[in-house]
Amino acid sequence: MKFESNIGDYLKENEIKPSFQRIKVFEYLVDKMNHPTVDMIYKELVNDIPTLSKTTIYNTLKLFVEHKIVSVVNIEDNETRYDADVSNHGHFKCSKCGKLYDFNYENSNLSIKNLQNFKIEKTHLYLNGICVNCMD
Amino acid sequence: MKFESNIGDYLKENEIKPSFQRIKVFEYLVDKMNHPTVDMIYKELVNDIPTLSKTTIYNTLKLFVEHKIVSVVNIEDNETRYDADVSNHGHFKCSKCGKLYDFNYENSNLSIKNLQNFKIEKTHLYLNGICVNCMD
DNA sequence: TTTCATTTTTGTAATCATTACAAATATATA
DNA sequence: TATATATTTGTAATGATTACAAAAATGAAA
Repeated sequence: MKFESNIGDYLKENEIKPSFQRIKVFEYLVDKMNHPTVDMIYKELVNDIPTLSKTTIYNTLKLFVEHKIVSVVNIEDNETRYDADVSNHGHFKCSKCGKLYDFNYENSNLSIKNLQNFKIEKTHLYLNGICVNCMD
Repeated sequence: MKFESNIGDYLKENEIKPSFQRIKVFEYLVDKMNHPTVDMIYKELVNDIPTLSKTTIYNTLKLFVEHKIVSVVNIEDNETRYDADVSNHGHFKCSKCGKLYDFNYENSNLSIKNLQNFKIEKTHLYLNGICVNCMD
């Protein structure tokens, strides 16, 4: 956990003023590593910050995404999830237990056929199936 | 367009009773090839079928997806899109013109590192960027 | 064809995630 | 301290989707 000691500084480096709420939200993402929904973050943090508003979570995550220190995970239709790991990696969702797994893959091996001269800025690779723990 | 002449038969082959509405929805998907939203389909078809309900579009698409003759495209957070092409292919969305492009890629050489013994059932590859027509 | 059961469609209301917006609070600066 | 700016909060609005029950269509049996 490279951020653990100084999330405030990390936010500053990325031109985000480190308010108490912002630090808490980022801390949650880094500590849990669970690709949470807005609701999961809110339910947890409202224990620490009784006046917390869900709008703040939305605002904060929007800001983090704009500053590219958080990425959006849209593996399911209905729920947007968030990830403090912005390096190139994919997501696997187990249809039995519902758990989300990270995995690494080589972008260069995708060998995309028919997008000559397109400028690719973002890549999202989502897999669904059965995870090793749910296999009988 | 391999379905053009007999969408009814194609639905039957896939154990779906070919009602008028179902045929029209599938016809739309095949003819347009535009990865439409529910709203796009509804707005077009309500011209032919004045009594059409948006719930019918939702029901019909859900049925098509369950019977695997239509796939879901979730490249944008807010809008679910649908595709009558269920073969393995990816989707590119241009952030300038908003157009969706299909592309082919090789699933086999993804060389995924850390999902040993996972059963992969679905793959979604989404790219964002600038399409060739929007490049200056 | 008529009757009855089943399937499909329709319309309305409910749900749920997200956004808009303005007031309240906190922070930074002069 | 006074003032401007940024952030947070709470409520209301939006918009996609789902739930649900009534209406309509379809199919089978008599």
